[in-house]
Amino acid sequence: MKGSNRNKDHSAEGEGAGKRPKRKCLQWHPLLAKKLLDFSEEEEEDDEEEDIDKVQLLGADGLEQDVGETEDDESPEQRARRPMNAFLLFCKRHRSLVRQEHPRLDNRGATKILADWWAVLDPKEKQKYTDMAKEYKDAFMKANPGYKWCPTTNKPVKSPTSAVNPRKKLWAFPSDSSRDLPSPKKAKTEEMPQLNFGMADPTQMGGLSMLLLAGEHALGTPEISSGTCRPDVSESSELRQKSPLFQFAEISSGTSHPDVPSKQCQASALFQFAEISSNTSQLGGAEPVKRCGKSALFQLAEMCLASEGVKMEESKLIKAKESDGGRIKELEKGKEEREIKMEKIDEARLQKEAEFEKSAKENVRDSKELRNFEELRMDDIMGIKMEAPKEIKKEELEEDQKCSHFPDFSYSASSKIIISDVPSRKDHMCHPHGIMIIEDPTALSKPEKLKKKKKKNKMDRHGNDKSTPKKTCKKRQSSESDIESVMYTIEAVAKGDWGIEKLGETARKKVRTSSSGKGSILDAKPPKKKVKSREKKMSKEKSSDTTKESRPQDFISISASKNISGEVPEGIKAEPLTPTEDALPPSLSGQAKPEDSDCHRKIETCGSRKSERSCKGALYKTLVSEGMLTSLRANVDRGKRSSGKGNSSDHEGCWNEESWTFNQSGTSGSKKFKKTKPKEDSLLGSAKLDEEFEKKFNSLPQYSPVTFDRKCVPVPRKKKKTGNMSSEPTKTSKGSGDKWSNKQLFLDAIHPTEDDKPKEQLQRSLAKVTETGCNDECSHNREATETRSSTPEMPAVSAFFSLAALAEVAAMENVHRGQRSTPLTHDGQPKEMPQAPVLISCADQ
DNA sequence: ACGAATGAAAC
DNA sequence: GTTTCATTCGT
Repeated sequence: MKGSNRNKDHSAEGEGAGKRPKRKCLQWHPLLAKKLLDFSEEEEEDDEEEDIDKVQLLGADGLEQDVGETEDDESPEQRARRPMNAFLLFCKRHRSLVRQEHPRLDNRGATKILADWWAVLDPKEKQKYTDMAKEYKDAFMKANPGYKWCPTTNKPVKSPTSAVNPRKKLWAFPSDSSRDLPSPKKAKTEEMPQLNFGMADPTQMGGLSMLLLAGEHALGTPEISSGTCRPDVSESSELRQKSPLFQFAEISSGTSHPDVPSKQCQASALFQFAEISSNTSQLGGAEPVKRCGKSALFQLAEMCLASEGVKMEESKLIKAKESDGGRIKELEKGKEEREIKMEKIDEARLQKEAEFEKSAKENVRDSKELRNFEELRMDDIMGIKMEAPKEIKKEELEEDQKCSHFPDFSYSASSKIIISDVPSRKDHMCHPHGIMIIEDPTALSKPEKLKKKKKKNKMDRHGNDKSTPKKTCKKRQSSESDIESVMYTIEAVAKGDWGIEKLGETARKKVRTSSSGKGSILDAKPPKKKVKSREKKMSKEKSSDTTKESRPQDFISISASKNISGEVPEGIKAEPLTPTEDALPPSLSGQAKPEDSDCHRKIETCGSRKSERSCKGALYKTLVSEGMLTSLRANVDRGKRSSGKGNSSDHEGCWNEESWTFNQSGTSGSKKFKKTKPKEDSLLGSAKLDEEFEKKFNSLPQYSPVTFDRKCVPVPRKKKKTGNMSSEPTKTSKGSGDKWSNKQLFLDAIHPTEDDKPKEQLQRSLAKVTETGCNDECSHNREATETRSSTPEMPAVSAFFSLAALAEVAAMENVHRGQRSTPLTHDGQPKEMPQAPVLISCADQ
C-alpha cells in the first residue's frame, strides 16, 4: 500500500496537493464525494436514465461535463490518455525486470534495453502485445468515442490551462469522460483507487457513473443484486463474443446494452472474478450470493485460525513461547474448536495425499501427476469444505460449495500454477512428486511466514528438523501463513466490505475502520489487485496445506516478498514432500523424483537421506554464494515499491503479487467466467475497464531477460543486433505455450549489461547444484528441459528451479537474515554479490 | 520537466 | 514524413 501510490496519481485525490500530478483531470471534489455517497445509497438500481439526470446535474454543479458524445473540447480535465501501443505495453511489463537487472540504469537506459528486447522479441510474442494494444485501443475508443489522439496540430491545449496537467492530455474526448480516467494509469494508483474512483464517477460519469454506483452498491449488498440479477444473462451472448475489455467499454459507455438491470447484475468478468475469488458475494450475481461470500471466506478464516491454534500447540511443544504469541494467543482462545476441525481436515487431507502420492509414484508422468494432483486437490477442497462446515449450516455449505466450488475450480485450473517435473529437474530433487502447484490463494504463507517463520523456523531448524511432528509442520506452516493470510483477508474484507463476521477479532478491527460505507466498496476496488489475489488465494488455501509429513519449513514462501505489497505471495508449496524420506520404496523413488532431490543435496549428504532440507541447503548455499539471494531480495524490494502496479512483474513480486494470481486468474479465469456467465455489469465502468486492462496486461507474457540475452549476446545495447536475435528464438516463445509452460518459473541469470562474469558464475553454480551429485538423470533431465541452453557450453543459463525450491531458499534466507547467520548452512557464505543477476520471471500466456 | 524507445494517429 | 504522446522514473 504504501509504496504504491506515490507516483503521480495522487493528484487526483488531493487535488490540492498540487503536486505534480500529472493530470488533474476532473478532479474529484470532496463535494462530489458526498454526492457520490448519496447516490450510492439511494439508488442502486434506478434506471440509467435517472442516473444520467443526476449525473448531469452533478456535472453542472461540479464541472461541466459534456456527456455528449461529441467531443467536446475543452474540458480540461478529461484527459484520457491515449492507449498504449504494443511497445509501451511491453515496456510497462518488462521495465521492472530490466531495472532489476540493471539497477543503476536510468529509465532511458532501461528503455533502450527494452527496445532491444522488443526488437529481438519473437514475432509471435510480439503479436500478443500488439493484439493486446489493439484490443485495448478498441475498447478505449469505444469508451471514448470522440477521442482524438492528437489535439491536432493546434495544440492549444496546453497553453490554455496548461497549468493543470503537467503532462499532456489535452485533447478532448468525448463522451464519457469517466472512462478516461480509468485509464490504465489511474487505475494503477492502487491506493488511491478509491479516490479515483470516486472522482471519476460522480461528476462526470454521466450515466455510467450511476451505473457504476449501482453496481458497486449491488456489490455491497448482495441481496439486491441477487434479486435483480438474472442468472441467465441474456446479454451474455453478445458480450461473450467480444473481449472483456471491449465489452466493458461498451457497457461503461452505455452504448451497447440497454438493460440496466441485467447490467447491474452482471459484473464484468474481472469484477466477477474478483468477487469470486474473494468469495464475497455475488458470485454470479446470480444466486445465493450472500452465503457464498461468507462461507468461503469464513471457512478460510476458520481454517487459518485453526491452523494457528495448532501451530501454537506445537510451538509450545517445541518451545514454550514465542514473542509473537500475543496475537496468536488471542486467536487461540476462541479457536480451539477450529483446531479440532483442522485436525479432521488434516486427516482427510493426509489420506488423500497418501493416495495421491501413491498414484503419483505410480505415474511418473507429469501430466498424469498433474491431473491426479489437481483432482486430488479438488477432492481435498471438497472434503475440507464438507467437513469444515460443521458449524455452518448445511444449506450454507452447499451453496457455498456451489459458489466457491465452482470458482475454485476454475481458479484452480486457471490460477494454479502447475509446474511439471519435466521442466525442472531441480524441483524434482526436492519434491518427489515433482509436481508443484502453486496456488494463488496461497496467500497464507507469506506474510506470516516472515514474522513467525523466522522465529519458528529457526527453532525448528535448529532443533529438529525431523523431530517435529509432521503434522505440526504442516499445520504450522499453514498456520503461520494462515494467520497472515487471515489478516490480509480481513483487510481485504474490510475494504471490500465483505461480511466477515467471524474472522478474528483483529480482523474486525481492521474491517471496521476501513469499511465505512459505500465508499468501502469503492475502496475495495482500488486495491483490487491485491484484494483479488488474496481472495483467490484464500479460497484455496486450505488445500495447499496438505503437505503433511514434510516439515513446514520446507515450504517456502518466498517470503521475502511478504512485506511487499502485502500481498501474498502465496504460498508456494510443494506438496509432495518427501516420499523418499519416509516411506518410499526405493524402487519407486528411484524412478523419478527422489533422485532429483538427491542431486540437490549433493553437497550435504549425498547418500543417506536426502531430505529436502539438504537439497534446500545446497541450493541455498549456492544461491547465497552466488549472490542470487541478494538479487532476489533486491527484486523483492523493488517489488514493494512498484507493488501496486500491474507490472509488478518482478519475480517475487510476481508471485506474490498479482502477477501470478492475476495472470492466471486473469486470463483464463475471466474468460471462463465470461463464457460461463457473462455478467458484465456496467458497474464500475471505468474501473472495470481498467481492471480488464490490467488483467489482460498481466496476462501478457513476460519474458525473462535471459531470453533476450541469449539472443543478443555480445552486443552492446545499442543497436539491436537483430541478426542474433532472429536466430535465436529460443524460448521466448515457448513461454507462450498455453499450458503450464506459461507458468513456468524461470530462474535466470541475467547478465548484467556487460558483465558476463556473474552470469557465468551463476550458471556454474546452478549447474553445480543441479548436477552435482546428481545422477545422470538429473543432468539429463535438465537438458531435456525446455530451457536447454542454446549453447551447449553454458549449461543452462537459465535453470529451472521449482517454485518450491525457491521458496525454500527464500525461507532459508529469511532465517538467515533473521539470525544473521545461516542456520542451515554453517559454512554458508553469505556473501552477497552486488547484484547477482537472477531473475525469476513468469511467463504467462 | 526531460528523456529513451516504438507505435499510432493526426497533421 | 513529421509531430504528439502514450509509459517509466532517475536525473
